[in-house]
Amino acid sequence: MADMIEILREQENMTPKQIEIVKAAIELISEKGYYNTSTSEIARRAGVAEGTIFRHYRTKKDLLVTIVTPVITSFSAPLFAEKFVDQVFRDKYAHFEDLLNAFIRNRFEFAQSNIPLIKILLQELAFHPEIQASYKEVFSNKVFPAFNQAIDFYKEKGELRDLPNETIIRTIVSNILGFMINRFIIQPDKDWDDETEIKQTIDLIIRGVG
Amino acid sequence: MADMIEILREQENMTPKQIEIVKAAIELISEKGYYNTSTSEIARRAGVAEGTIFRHYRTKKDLLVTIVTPVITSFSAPLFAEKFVDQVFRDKYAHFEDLLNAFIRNRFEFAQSNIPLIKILLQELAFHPEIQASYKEVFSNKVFPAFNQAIDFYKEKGELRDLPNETIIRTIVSNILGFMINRFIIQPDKDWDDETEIKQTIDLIIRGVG
Amino acid sequence: MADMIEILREQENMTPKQIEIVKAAIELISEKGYYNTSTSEIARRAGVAEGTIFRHYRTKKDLLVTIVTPVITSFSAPLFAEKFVDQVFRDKYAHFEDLLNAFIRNRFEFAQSNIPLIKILLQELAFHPEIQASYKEVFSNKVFPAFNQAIDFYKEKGELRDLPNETIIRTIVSNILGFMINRFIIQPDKDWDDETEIKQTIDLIIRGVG
Amino acid sequence: MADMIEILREQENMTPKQIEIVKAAIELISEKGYYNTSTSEIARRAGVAEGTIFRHYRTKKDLLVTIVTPVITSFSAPLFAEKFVDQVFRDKYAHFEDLLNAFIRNRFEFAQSNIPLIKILLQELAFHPEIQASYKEVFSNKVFPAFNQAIDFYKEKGELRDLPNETIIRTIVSNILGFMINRFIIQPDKDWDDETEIKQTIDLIIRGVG
DNA sequence: GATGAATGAGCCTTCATTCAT
DNA sequence: TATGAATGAAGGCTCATTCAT
Repeated sequence: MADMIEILREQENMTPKQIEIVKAAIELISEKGYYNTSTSEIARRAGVAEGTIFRHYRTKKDLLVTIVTPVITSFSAPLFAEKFVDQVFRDKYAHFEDLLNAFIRNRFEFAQSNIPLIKILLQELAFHPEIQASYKEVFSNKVFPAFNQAIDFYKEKGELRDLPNETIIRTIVSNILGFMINRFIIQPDKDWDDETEIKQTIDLIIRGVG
Repeated sequence: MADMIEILREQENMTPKQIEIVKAAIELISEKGYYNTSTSEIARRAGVAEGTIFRHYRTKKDLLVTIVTPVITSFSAPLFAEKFVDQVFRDKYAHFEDLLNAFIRNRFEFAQSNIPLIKILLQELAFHPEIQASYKEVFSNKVFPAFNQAIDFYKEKGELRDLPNETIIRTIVSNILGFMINRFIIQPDKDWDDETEIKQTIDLIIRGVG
Repeated sequence: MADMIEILREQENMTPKQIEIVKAAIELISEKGYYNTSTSEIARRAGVAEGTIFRHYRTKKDLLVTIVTPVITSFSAPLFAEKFVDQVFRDKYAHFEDLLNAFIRNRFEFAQSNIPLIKILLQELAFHPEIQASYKEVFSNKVFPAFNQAIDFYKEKGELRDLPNETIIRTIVSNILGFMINRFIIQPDKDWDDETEIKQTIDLIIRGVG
Repeated sequence: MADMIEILREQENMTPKQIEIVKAAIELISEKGYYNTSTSEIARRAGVAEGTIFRHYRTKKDLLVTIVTPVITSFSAPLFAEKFVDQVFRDKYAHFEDLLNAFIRNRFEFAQSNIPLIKILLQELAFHPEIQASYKEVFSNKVFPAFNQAIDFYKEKGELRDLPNETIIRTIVSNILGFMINRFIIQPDKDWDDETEIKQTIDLIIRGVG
C-alpha cells in the first residue's frame, strides 16, 4: 500500500522542505490536534524556519486542508476507480461477501499505513467546514453512487436483503469504522488477532444485511 | 427524559447565572468546538461579565469538564442502575432482543434531548486527557462489567452466539452510535422514520450477534 | 512593649472584624508583599466577607496606609515624646552612651514585637508615595529635630565629635538598622546572642562618632 | 566604570531591540517597581510590540531576573577577582584602610553609574525568591569568603579589633549602604560633597572596627 | 453593619502571519 | 527561495471594587 506522503509528493510535486513540513504537521496534529499544534512547533520539528511554512501554505488552515483532502479521496479510493463497478458487474466478485472481503482488507491496510492521517481526518472533520465540504462532495458524488450500484447489483442477485441502501451502507461503514477505530485509535496496543477480527467483522455485516 | 441541564442544576445547585453560562457554553462549544469558542463569547451569550465565568469555574477547561463529565455518566446511565443487571436476571427482559430494544429506545431519547452535549463529548474526547480519563473509568468500571454480565447471561440462554464479549459489545455500540451520529449529527434535517430505523438497527444487531 | 495592634485598636476604635482584617493583612502583606496579597485572601484569612474590607477601608491602598502610618510614628516614638529632649537635658542620660543604650534597647524590643509591621514598612516604602510622604513628614518634623537637639547637647558636652549632625544620625541609624535587618529579617533563625550584639552595636557607634 | 547595559550587551549578545527593551524595563521598574510596570508599558517605551518582549524573555519575571542577576554579581565584583585576595596578601594594600578606601571608591562609582539597577535590586530582593537565591549564592560563595580572608589577614596584622568577622562585615556594609542609599536614593538632589562624605564613611568604619 | 455575587478593566502571554534581509 | 525577528490581535485569567439583599 503506497504511503499517503508518497502520493502527496507525486501529486503535488513537493520540495524536500515541503515534505518535512507535511510530515511534521501530520505527526504533531495527529498527536495533539490542530489547535494544540503551533506553526512554530511544526517548523521546529520539520527543521525549517517558521516563515518557510507560509511560503508554501498561505495559512495554517491551508496546510491542514492540503494534508486532509487527499485522505478523504484515498480512503474511498477503491470506490472511485472506474473499474470498481466494472469489476462488480464483470463478476470479479462472484458474491457480495467477496467484495466486502476485498474491500475491508484493502481499507484495513490503507488505514494501517496511514493511522495519523486518519486520526486527523476523524478528529478535525467536526471543526472545519472546508473539510466537511470536501468530504460531502466525495461522498455524494463518488462513494454513495458506487456503493449504490454495487448494492443494487447484489440485491438483484438475491444476496442482500431488501433494506434501504442507506441503511446497508451505514451498517457496513459503522461496523468497519467501529472495528478500525478500536483497533488503531482506542486500543492500538492491545494484542489483536487481525485475521480473526476481520473475518468476524465481515461475518457480522453479512449476517445483518445478507 | 430529563434534560441534562436539569440534572446539572439539581446536582450542582447552580445559580441562575451559572445556568446561563453553562447553557451558552454548551451551545457555542457544540457548534464551533472548544478551541473556537472564547470565554468572552460565552459570557456575551450568557449575558454575564467574563469574570463571572471564572468565579464559578477556575479555568475554561474546568467549565468544559464540568459540562462533559456528567454526560459520560448519564449516557451510560441505564447500565449503572443496580437494578439493570437485576432486571436482566429477574427475567424482566425475557430475551436479549427485549433488553436491546429497551436500551436503544432509552438511549435514543436521551440523545435526542441532549444532542449538543453528546456532540461536545464526541468532539472533544480526542483532545482532553481529563475527559478521556473520566470516560475510561466509567467504561471499565461500570459499562463493561454490566454489559459483560448481561451478555454472559444471554449466551447461556443460547440467545447470543459464542463471540468474544468485546466483539459483541463493539457491534452493539458501533451500530447504535453509527445510527445516532447519522440521525442527530450528520443528517439531522433529513426526514427520518425513527420507529423503522430503530427496529432495523435492533434487527441488524440481533442478526449479527444473536 | 505594647503591641502595635493594641495601639491601633485604641487609637482607631476598631471593631472586632476590623481587627481581624488588619491582623490578616499584616500577616499576609509582610510575608508576600502588598502586590502579591489579594483582598480576597485577606478576607478569607480574617474570616470576613470581601465586601467587609471595603466597608472599613475605601481602597486596598487605604488599608495599607492605615496599617503602616502608625508604624512610622511608633518606630520613632521615643523621639516624639516631649519628655525625650527634656530627659536629655535634665541629665536623665548623663552620657550619650546612656541615651544610645536606652534608645537601642527600646527600639530593639519594639522591633521584636512588631517584625511583620516593620517588614511591611521597609518593603513598601519604596512603592507608595503616600507612605513616603508620611515618613518624610515624621522624620523632618519630629525625628530629625529631636535627634538634632540631643546631638548638639552632647557635642557641647564634648561627647560627640564635630561631625555634621546628619552624618552622625546616618551612622546611628545605619548601624542600628543594619543590625536589626540582619537580626529579624535576613537571618531570623540564626542563634543570636542579642545582649552581646547590642553592646557591640553601641560600641561601634560610639567609637565612630564619640 | 563600564555601564551595566554595556556589560549586558556584550555578555548576552543582545539585539538593538532587546537593548531598548532592557533599558525601558530598567527605567520603568526602578521608578515604579515591578508590579506597577506592565509589559505593555515597557513595550511602548521601548518602541517595540508587546510580543517582541516575549520573543526574548519567556516571562515578565524572566526579564526581571535577566536584568537583576548580573547586578548581584557586578555589585560584588571586586571581591570576585582572583587577584583581590592576592592583592591583599601581596601588600598591594598595606593597611586595611587602603583596602577599604579602594573598595568604597570603586563601589561608589559603580553605584553612581547604575543607580536604577541598584534600586531595582534593593526593592525587588524582598519579593522574588529567584533573586534571593541568586543573591545568597553569590554572597555565601564569593563575597563572604573573600571578605573573610581579608579580615583575618588584617586582624593578624593587628589592624582590626577582635570582633566576629560577621560583625565587622555588617558594620562595613551597613555604613557603606547607609551612605549610598541616602546619597543616591533618598536624597539624590541634595548638594553632596562626595569626597568628604566618603572620607568620613571610611573614618567612621575604621574607628569602629580598626 | 455585613455579605458575597457580579463586574470589567487590565494584565501577561500565545501565535499565525508578515517582511526585510 | 529561505530565514527568523517582529508584529499585534486575541485569548484566558485576576482582582479591586460595587451593590442589592
